Amino acid sequence: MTQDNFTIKQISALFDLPASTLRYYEELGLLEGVERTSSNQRIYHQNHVERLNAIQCFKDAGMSIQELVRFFQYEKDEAGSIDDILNLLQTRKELVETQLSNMKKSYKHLQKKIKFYSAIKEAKINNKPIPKWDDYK
Amino acid sequence: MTQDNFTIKQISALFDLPASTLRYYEELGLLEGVERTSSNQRIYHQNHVERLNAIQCFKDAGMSIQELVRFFQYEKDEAGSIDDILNLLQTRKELVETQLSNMKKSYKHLQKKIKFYSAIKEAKINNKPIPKWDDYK
DNA sequence: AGTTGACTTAAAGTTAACTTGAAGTTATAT
DNA sequence: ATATAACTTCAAGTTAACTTTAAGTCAACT
Repeated sequence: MTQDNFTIKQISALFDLPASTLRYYEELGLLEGVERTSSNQRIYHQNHVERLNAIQCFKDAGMSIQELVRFFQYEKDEAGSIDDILNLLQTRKELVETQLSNMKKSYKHLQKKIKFYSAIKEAKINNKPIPKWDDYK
Repeated sequence: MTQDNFTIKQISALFDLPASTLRYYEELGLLEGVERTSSNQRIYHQNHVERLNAIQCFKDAGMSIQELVRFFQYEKDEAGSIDDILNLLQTRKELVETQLSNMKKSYKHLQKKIKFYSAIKEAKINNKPIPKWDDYK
């Protein structure tokens, strides 16, 4: 029997999110069916952990909170909206593809800049001629 | 002789940024030495184009405007701050590495979700049993 | 029994990154 | 010459995503 109820503090630690954010997500409808103890404190379950993992993932993919709300609503209306879901996912997938390629480009840019400034540093130390950025582009 | 002066409109089109954003960047110090025509309109040069390319790149790498301002200031103070620059770049490089790996993870998540919902769609059309998400995780 | 600390709500506040508006000047088209 | 379009400044407004505050309840320790 794996543990299946968590306090807000545990969830907060687990996802490195302030408790206020968890309440905020709940208020927006991203976390549903959060139960309470007899003294009104929140109890989270495994399904919330999974939901939060999904949220992290989608956020990393650049989804806005609005979009997330929409997505989980679609998922609940198991009914018709599969095309809506697929549409949203497909669009997001394409966005992530461009983001990935942009980010790889900037990663290379960073690497070049680092090499360039390391070379400058070297040159200064050894009193050698200062390199030119144009040679690193 | 390659063209080397651009109106705000041209730059705006080139980078798909509203003119207001270009003025804003200038106000923040991201774009320096923007000259004016006799009638006070901005003239941009090749160096601004390059700067904006760098800005795009760094922004894709997740740098905030504040950080960009700081970076370009360091770059100007050719003097001592090479360690500061390298530090900033190195930190950013590491951040980009985790972002990249997170984003790749979410990309896979998206792909799985798409497969899953495509399968549901298929199943509905052909009146077959509805697949379970657990089989796709 | 009293204090400390973790929780609760609801509302107001914050921050980043723009964006818009108002009011004025200059440039272009008819 | 006159309308309209493109620029200018400066200040105020917007949006997303939280975050903080105030005021209260409840549980746990000493």
